[in-house]
Amino acid sequence: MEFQLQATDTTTSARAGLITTDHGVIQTPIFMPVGTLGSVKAVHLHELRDDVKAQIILGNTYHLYLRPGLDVLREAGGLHKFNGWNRPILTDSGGFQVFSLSDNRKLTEEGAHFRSHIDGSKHLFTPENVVDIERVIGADIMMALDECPPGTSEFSYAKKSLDLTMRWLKRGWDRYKETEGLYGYSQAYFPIVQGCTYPELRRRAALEVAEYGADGNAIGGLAVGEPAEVMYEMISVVNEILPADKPRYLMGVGTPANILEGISRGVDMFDCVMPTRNGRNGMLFTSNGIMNMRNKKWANDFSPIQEDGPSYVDRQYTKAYLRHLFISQEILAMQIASIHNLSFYLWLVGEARKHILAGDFGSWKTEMMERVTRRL
RNA sequence: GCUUCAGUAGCUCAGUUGGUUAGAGCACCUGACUGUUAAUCAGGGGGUCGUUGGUUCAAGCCCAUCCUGAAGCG
Repeated sequence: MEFQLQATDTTTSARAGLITTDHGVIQTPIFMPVGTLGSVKAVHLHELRDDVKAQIILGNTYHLYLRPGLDVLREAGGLHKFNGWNRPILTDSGGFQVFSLSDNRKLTEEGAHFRSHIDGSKHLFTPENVVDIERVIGADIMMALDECPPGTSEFSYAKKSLDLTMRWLKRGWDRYKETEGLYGYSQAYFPIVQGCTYPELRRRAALEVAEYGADGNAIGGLAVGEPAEVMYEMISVVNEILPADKPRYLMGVGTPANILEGISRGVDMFDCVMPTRNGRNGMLFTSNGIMNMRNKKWANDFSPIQEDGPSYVDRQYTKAYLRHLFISQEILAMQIASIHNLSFYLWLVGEARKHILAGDFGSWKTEMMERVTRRL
């Protein structure tokens, strides 16, 4: 994997670049749709490719390991072959699931002991076997196993947690270096900066992470309960240290406004369930603001979802019709909303990229921030 | 005409030996959702308990009356 930095904005820290993988080139800044179980919920491959214009999608180690399991994935020839997506894939390590499924987990030096949410069976994720699993899945970008502590964690716990994540990183990195991909293409391995909301921990983590010289670096443990301003500060602190010639990935973020703020602070990659999950629940993000499509005010609004929107669904379907589909619990409602939201997210980062390259990102971002945070 | 049964939220229905401010599901309205256990979750509005009268400290519940509907018998 290679990263080419093409431009840095003059008034902000925003960057434009190209990530080259064996499954194709990714233009940054980029948003990556989440496909936990190997599918972006409610969106067909051709829609993802031709309408949403996704360049890379996510899969999740935890979920894919439990279902369909490694035997099936190995026999399929990896996730690309299994689900038919022949562009880049990134796999999250399961670190976030260890956090979010906290009822059934136990962390030790060795790794994360947990019970399957499907059948209650016992499992152990170690930094090493997660690399092995991600090799079987065949992601172009593999994430290190980390601990993602709550945003409200005390300093003492945050430090202890970070120390563990850093020791796990060393072990995961060593396994990564002594193994290679199963399917003939290369796989990158991204370390993750933790440290909760404590600048000194974040700085230390960023310095340690930078030492590895990985193909890219991630910022985790944000947007987990802390105020947005605190998240932005942490991003700034970390990005001052992470190498400029490698892509930076802000994990799990976020709203359109979060993404614009992240880009302006030097983040290159984002992922979030919000456009798909909130879309399935009736929320639409547009360049004119946020709409709850179940609201009565759309019942007689026969204007297009978004007249100047980037996707054909924006012009093809009216607000009144989409509301009707949601109220009637028609599957099509979730499909339309998911395609729209993902198209908008990809449009947003694409526009950001254009304006970074054109040199007027700062003023464009100020205007967009006002627009995307409106409630319609 | 007679007998029996039924009538409680927009709909379908709970409602104890009579005892606080009559509930549920669905529907309706609104909100939440950030490396997906989520087509999920939470909140809100909405009632002359068919009518009128009676018994009682107290009636959705007991008694009478009328209205409406269903079934059965003539």
